[in-house]
Amino acid sequence: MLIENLAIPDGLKQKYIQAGISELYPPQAECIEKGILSGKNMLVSIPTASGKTLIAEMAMHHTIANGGKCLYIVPLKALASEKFEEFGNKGVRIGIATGDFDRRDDKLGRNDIIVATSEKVDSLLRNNASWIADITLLVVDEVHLIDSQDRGPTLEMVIAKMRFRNPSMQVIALSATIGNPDKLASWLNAELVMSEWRPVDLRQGVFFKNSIHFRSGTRPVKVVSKNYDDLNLCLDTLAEGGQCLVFVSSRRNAEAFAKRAAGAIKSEDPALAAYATRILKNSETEMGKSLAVCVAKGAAFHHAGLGRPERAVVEEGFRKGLIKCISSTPTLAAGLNLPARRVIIRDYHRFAAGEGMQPIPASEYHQMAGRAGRPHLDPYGEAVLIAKDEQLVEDLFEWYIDAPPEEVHSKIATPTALYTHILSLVASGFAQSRRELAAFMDRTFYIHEHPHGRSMQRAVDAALKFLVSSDMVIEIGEHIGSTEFGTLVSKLYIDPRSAEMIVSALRQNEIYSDLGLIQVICSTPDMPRLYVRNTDIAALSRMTEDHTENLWISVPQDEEAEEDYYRALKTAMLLSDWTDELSDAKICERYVVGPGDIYGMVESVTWLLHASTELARMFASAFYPRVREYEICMKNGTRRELLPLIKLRGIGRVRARRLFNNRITTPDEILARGIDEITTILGKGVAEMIFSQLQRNRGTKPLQENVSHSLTGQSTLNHFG
DNA sequence: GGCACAGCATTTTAGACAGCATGTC
DNA sequence: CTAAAATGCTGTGCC
Repeated sequence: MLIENLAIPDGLKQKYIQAGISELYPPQAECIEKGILSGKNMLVSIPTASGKTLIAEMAMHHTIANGGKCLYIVPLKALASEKFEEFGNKGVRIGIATGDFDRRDDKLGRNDIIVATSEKVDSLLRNNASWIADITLLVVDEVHLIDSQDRGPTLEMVIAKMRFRNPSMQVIALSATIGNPDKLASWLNAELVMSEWRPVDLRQGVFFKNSIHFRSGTRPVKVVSKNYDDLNLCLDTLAEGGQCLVFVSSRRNAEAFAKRAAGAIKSEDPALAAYATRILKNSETEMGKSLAVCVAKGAAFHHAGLGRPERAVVEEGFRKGLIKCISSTPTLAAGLNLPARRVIIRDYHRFAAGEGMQPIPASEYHQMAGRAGRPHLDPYGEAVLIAKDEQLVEDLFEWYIDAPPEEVHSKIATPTALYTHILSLVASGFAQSRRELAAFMDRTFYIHEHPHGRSMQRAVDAALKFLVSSDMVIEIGEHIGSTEFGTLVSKLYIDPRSAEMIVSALRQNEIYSDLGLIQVICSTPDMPRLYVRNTDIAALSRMTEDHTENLWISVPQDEEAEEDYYRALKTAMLLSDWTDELSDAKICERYVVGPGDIYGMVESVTWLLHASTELARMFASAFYPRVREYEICMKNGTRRELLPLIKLRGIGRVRARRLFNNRITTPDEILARGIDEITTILGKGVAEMIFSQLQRNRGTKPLQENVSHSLTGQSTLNHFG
């Protein structure tokens, strides 16, 4: 089927033809035949990189040409940016909505396509974004993630909510190949398009005794290193002019492999040296140093410990072909699209808490294997597993390469998943009674899968019970409504259990303590926690003894709860070091983490501190100013004494500290010292910017924060009737 | 005394969404 | 209370 003959806007056609796309891939053609351009709902279940995005894009442009508006849901922020770029420059207006980027509501609504993460869409629904009602086409990328334990329920609820709000809206769901696509399709009332077709041939094999065994034959691999099969496999592709992606089970493994590969590759491109300096300039951590050494020689590792700048360098270097090989934890499997000719799935075991090393599911193998082969650039893609003995060769074929695709099942019917979603349904007006709640849940994939099951009802009841007992939901006769507390929790987008923990801590403690507050926040289900090592225990228990005054939670009697306690405490200590202005490098060293981990922790805790500020406003107004201050300190990584300076634009933790060390503690004192002295401290450009800012603001008195004293815990009915 | 290394014991172990209001070094 | 693999530790053998 030719692009030329399609019922899509001419502008888009031209763009495609300019880009060298003149004919549709077979699965894409099937979508057209089955009516994707005439408003039919559709589930497209095809392999990675076989043209899903293009299908969605055509449908979106078709919709826009007819006066419609599209919402494109993705699972990751990085993917949102990627799609935002991809959809841009084609004559329609694109908006992006994630926790990082967020143009104001009304502005966002002016776009033709809005790309957003599922959680962001849920949040927008909770905050009643007006433009949601205008959406006529919903695209859900990676729908199979409905099966995911932690984030699947949100995706499922968002789809159900969107369809409830906009009943005539078209839904296009894009999925990897799955075992039960018909079930998912019938839930979505959608036509099903499924195919195994790929634009680049994918050869999948198992390495054993110096050769790769494919179903169709064997390919020998030159032995360069005596001890390392993985390295030989990698160098084999490089010798052919390809690039290589190696998936391993831990960060340490990723770093170790990159070092080995770097030693063997030894590229000497000046551009690589420039990348290395870029990394070093950005982080003085051990991790940064070893990454720089690897990158300089043409290899790199990739995991969540890397900060944004490091990631950007690695991704750019690989895309440009300068970095020949990346060893990675699953970060690269699910995230960015960084294809390589050969993908080595070196470790198919991964640690799972409480279960030991577990083989990864076949779906994950396929996701990694799908990264093999760059369309138009590689003649083929290769995905290679490594077997340790002869028997495993056949086993690995059976477990992974020939494994049937896994089925997708709803994970929604557990009370813990439902607390937040039931609250949101009540708080944003989807249901005002138990009957309406049940009627809404009937629209979920779970009920579609289990029409006569009872566990949904039980889970809903359990969730309601919790919400009522914690004063977030009120039941009067037939009616169910959210309290002011409940409405706030729903809009803040935190887990009701977290809200409950924070509120009771704020009310129980007479004396405010930063450390106590973050300790509670770090114990919350919304907060990621550090692992506790054996050697940490001593320092942690000393911490507990030294700070009994300031801590808000004491060591649990229950031995099983002890590990969780220490994990939360260790995380709180890291964050406390952060607000104590310890350098990144010091923190990374002390807690054995990477810069990316610090940013992740800070990001999460800042979000929860913001929620705590709002909760303090409602329930513990005496603490409100302190919590608010601490929120700002956390965001900037500074002590309280720098607060007056940090308010200025262009002043962060480093510059503020520099001023403070020169005995300048407020904006007024900056003015008093005069521009020349500030120039000697911060440099000319910065000093000028600060002074023009201060002169602008002169006369306008800083606004007094408005603290409501009226509410001290009594929950009042808000949404009712 | 000091080093190399085998063999056994101990330790560690992936990722990433959300609020709000605009700019870090 | 799971288990692979890296790391740490001890003891032996050898110069």
